[in-house]
Amino acid sequence: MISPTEASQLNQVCIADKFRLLNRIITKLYDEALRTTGLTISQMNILVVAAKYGEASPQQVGDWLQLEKSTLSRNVRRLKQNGWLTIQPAETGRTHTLKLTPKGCRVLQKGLPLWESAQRKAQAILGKTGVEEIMRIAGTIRSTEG
Amino acid sequence: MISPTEASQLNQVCIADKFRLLNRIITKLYDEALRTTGLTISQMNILVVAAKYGEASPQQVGDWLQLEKSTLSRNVRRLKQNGWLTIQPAETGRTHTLKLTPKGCRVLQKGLPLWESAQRKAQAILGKTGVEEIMRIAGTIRSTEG
DNA sequence: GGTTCAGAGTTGTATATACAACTCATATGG
DNA sequence: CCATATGAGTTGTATATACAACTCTGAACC
Repeated sequence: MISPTEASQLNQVCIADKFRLLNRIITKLYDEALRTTGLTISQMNILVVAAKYGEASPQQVGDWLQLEKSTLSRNVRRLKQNGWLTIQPAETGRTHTLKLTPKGCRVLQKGLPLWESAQRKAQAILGKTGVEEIMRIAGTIRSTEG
Repeated sequence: MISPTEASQLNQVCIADKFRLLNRIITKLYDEALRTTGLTISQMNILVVAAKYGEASPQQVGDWLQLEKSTLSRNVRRLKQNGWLTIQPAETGRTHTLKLTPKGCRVLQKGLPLWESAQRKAQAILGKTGVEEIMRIAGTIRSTEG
């Protein structure tokens, strides 16, 4: 049997529980800030990665974000429907090419100050050491592959 | 215009991007470990919170997990469909009562060692300081309300 | 050069999540 | 007591996510 006490202890130490809690809170922070643009933070991140690469394949973006290819496929579809990026079969090979449109660039610019305000709030929640740890841990993930 | 360099810098410092990346990785870790039980880590956390309270209202559970009430409503529906908990109108008031079933208790017990193995892997990814920071930050969230 | 194989992307299906609108029982106020 | 207002939970709709199965094109091999 699992007693209330045991359950409480389990709940106290579960890393996934804490991470998912904070993820909900932080995601909502950014999504609320961006609402007037029609962007979500998930979509903004994809657009920013696309802008970073200039011309990116879905695979490159998916590798960087560690997003399952089917997830990315549908996220890209929505971005395309909004006219924020284009997807074309690449000149060569089996891959495709994502490119930010001017409209996508404009929505990113509109989102920037709103992102900044959410980022400040997130920093306030996590604290200096919290932000440092998150950056450090994410760095270990992204340096061991991409 | 947003240049590739600017986009890269934005991507480097975005807290939501890092948090969501790590959330995907950690959630997958636990979900994979639990797969043979039919539980997800999200579902396990709800069952554990229900077990902690003994008899909980959806509102209590939602407050603790900071889950939107409609989200919790549907998660509870799935848990109920699996026979892991019951939901009944409370004796008094407008609220309802969630209660773990024996079957729910058994699935939790089956999940425990699998959870432990995922928890160890998560600790390895986050490191000692990472785990401490996540626990500290989550503590500030949950102490300022519930 | 034709056959086979691999792999990039899509589609089917399911869970997790949130916002908005709704229901309807119960508090509350007169 | 009745009318009204509140609020707990549900339903409608949309995005985000993943796994499995599929497609179909280009690469690899003989």
